[in-house]
Amino acid sequence: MISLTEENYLKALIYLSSLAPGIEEKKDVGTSELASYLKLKSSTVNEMLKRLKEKNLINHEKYKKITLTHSGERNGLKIIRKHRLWETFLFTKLDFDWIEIHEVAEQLEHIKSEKLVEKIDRLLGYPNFDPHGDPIPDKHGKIPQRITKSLSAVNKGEKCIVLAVSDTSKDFLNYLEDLDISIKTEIFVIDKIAFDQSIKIKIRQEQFSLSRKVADNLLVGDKFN
Amino acid sequence: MISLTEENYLKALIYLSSLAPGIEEKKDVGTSELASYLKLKSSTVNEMLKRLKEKNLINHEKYKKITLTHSGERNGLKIIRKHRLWETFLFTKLDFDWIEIHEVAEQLEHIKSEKLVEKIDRLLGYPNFDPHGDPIPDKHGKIPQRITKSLSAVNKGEKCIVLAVSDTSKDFLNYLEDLDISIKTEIFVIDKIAFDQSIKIKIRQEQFSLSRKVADNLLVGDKFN
DNA sequence: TATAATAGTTAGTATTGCCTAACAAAGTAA
DNA sequence: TTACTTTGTTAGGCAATACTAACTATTATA
Ligand SMILES: [Mn+2]
Ligand SMILES: [Mn+2]
Ligand SMILES: [Mn+2]
Ligand SMILES: [Mn+2]
Repeated sequence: MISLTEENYLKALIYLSSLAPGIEEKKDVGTSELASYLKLKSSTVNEMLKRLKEKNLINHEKYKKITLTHSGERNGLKIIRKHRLWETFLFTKLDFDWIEIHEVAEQLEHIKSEKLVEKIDRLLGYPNFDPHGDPIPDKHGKIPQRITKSLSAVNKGEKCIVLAVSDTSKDFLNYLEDLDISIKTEIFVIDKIAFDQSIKIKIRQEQFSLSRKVADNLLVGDKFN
Repeated sequence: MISLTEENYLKALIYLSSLAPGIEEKKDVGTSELASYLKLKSSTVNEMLKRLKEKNLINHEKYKKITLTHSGERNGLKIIRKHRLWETFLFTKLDFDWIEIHEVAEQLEHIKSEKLVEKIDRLLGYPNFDPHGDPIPDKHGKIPQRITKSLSAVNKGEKCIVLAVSDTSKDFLNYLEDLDISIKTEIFVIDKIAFDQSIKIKIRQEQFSLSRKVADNLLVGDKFN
């Protein structure tokens, strides 16, 4: 049995080694890095590493980097799958805000019931991405291809649909909420300003302009699926 | 903050003091009684009682009985409300079996989010009873009147609808599953046998007979609401 | 390469929640 | 009322998870 705390360590290890923004290929993780991400002291993490190794969830030699074993990876992906399915459920079935879902999913991801996960998955129509556009691993741990095209890459005169965000900070999500931009929002690119790389767009007949930073963090595609 | 464990103690105290079968008016609870219900040692319970008292959730004097404070009762009822709402959700929205829902709800009842509870409540149409027929406390802690009429009290020639069960043991629920009897099942009483107090019934054109014990544990009404 | 900075480990402590063993109080019955 | 039984409490321990302080290994830098 993997405890709630252990599950969070596994999830963090997957995040830091392969999911965190800017990571191309798998990267090994250190004790302090993990500690700082989990907002714990490295001594605490060090102790947990021993337990996780004992349980065959990680590989770790004294003073060396941490890697997940197959079992650790599988189990971690299960939690990520649950987290993202619950976020999707909260967003699409219960009308939670984009901003609120993460915190509740952080709790729901630890509910132990294979059947529940599968039923929620089915209820949602086996979605590939969560409301932030993050890919939902399937029950075998396979992860759909992440969306990589940002709004900055869309040409003048073209339209696209918001599929994901690459920044999920409250600040950013709140700003998007203000702009009334969400998943599935259709954006038409009116103009691209060379001077400051901002872009002029139209959403639902309304025109306004977005900074380069915002455009970079909006991931888009041709259609929603 | 009330821990998961503390929440389970509060729920158990409410159950033993007022909800357990056969309890007419509120009854005080003892340490060993609570321990045996929770399958813990009384020394363990004794320690927790100190913590609960410290947190103003129970009243307890050395060697005396335990009673819940107002706060303890309110918090306990909140957990019971969540438990029963989740059971209803699992049963009606996800097609879980009557038998499976309790175990999963035992986990879900501890999810901390007022908003989630209210959204689930709304999604379900503010139900008054869970799938076992147990009353769901409203958000203020008010408990709907429990159903008390059993199938044994239905007269020959009358029909009724199953609203609840007074025994929620796996044995009983499994047996009902076999008989294809569930919440909302319509039962017509063909005859009542004086000899062994069994009753002859008709369900969906099929006739069979039920023992007095089964009939006693099926709670019925005229209509579902 | 020597030294300073960073990263990782160990030792010792706390809290929660659980246990066993020993004991004390309360309740029951001879 | 005394003795037995049941109930409740204390003391002492243990595992999981976290902390601080002190120490060691590795890495970076002068
Ligand atoms: Mn999230
Ligand atoms: Mn979590
Ligand atoms: Mn239940
Ligand atoms: Mn519970």
